[in-house]
Amino acid sequence: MNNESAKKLSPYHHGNLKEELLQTATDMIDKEGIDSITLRDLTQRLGTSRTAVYRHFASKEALILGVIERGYEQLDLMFTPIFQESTKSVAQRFNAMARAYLDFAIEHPNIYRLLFGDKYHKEREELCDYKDESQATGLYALIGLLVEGQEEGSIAPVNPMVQAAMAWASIHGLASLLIDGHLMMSDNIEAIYEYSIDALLKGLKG
Amino acid sequence: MNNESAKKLSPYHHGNLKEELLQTATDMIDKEGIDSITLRDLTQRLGTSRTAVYRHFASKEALILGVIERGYEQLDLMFTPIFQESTKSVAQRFNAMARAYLDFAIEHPNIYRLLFGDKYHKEREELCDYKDESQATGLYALIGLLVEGQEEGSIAPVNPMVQAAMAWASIHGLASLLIDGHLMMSDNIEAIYEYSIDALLKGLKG
DNA sequence: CATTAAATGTTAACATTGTCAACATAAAAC
DNA sequence: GTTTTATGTTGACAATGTTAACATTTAATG
Repeated sequence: MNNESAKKLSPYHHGNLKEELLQTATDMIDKEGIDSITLRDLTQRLGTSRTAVYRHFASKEALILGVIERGYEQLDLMFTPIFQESTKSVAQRFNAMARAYLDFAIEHPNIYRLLFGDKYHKEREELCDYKDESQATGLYALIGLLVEGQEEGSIAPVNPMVQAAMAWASIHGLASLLIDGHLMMSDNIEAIYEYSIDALLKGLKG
Repeated sequence: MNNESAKKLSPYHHGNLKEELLQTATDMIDKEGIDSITLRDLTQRLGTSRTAVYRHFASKEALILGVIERGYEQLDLMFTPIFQESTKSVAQRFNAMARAYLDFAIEHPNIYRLLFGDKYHKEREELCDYKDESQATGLYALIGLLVEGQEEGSIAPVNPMVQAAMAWASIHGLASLLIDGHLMMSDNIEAIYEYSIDALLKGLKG
């Protein structure tokens, strides 16, 4: 049952090192932050030598880019079902998406900063690259949601990429200020959030 | 005329080291980013030994906190006159403030990240600490502007701190996504900005 | 099966960097 | 003029990412 106990007594070959490097690195970054992780610490926890990393990743940066990729996947996995709940209104789904996004940032600030900060950049499609919004995943599905809103008249007929960028920026700004400690009004976070969503929807409505 | 030429041929005492450390560090961070600056590089440019820093700052972090303090002052200096232009409408001043804020972020992305990122924290008053909004400076003056708007009826009568937080987050999010390379739609930046301001003002109006 | 090649892991060593301790020199105080 | 304080220097150290050279296990090949 337990992966740990199944491990042999440190055989020469680890067996699953790449996967465990990614997993443990993710955990460490999540808990301690991107600047605290060291390859020596990481490999020590996995019982390998410090340079074993280099058999699976070209550099520390490459490993971290792998962690980022995982992070995006996790985020996308969280978003996609929300957008597909077509029984709910556009506004409700928009709200649910924003909430989930903010919750992720608050629960995993270090991962969030890694994904949306400037230090490491994992190339991925940009908002403007979208083509078929019906099958878009993650953040790109936001565009599809806005298009749907435009069709039913609850969202103003404006370039949906511009709208998506604005909405994303708005929630991203809130998330960033919060997790980076620039908004201290702990008691008012909920009020700020609700006011933001409200203002956003008003603004998007036109 | 030229400070550089006025310097003696490396006398034992530098004369103005603390000031020049702050200035040069600011320049270096502005150009190369916070992670590129090293004390050795910094001191070498000033012609002193690597450890001279420690006669003026307790640590590298302390020096950087000094740079941050300068940054805030620079930003405040930029904002205060905008808010005091009482001939212009609240909306116009709000717009001017947002534009100046964004321009600063775009022109000095590395400084901006230093001020509003998570890595270093210079304690300063929070939005919620404001008391007399009429004499607030910098970002805090935003609250005063919103109060003024509420009094004349152009801004909805809602807790102005909540409104300020939302507005700040909105523009901060846009600035962050832009300078961190997560919004690539270079041609649409202006459109996104104008749409954001528009939606923000609509949202604030109520 | 035997041999070779590829994959994976280890140890030793290096350059970079922030920092401290000990010492040197200039300026200020008395 | 002597002492104290402020300021600057050199040498050393620990932490860290990385490379080179070597070891071992697994896979491929005949």
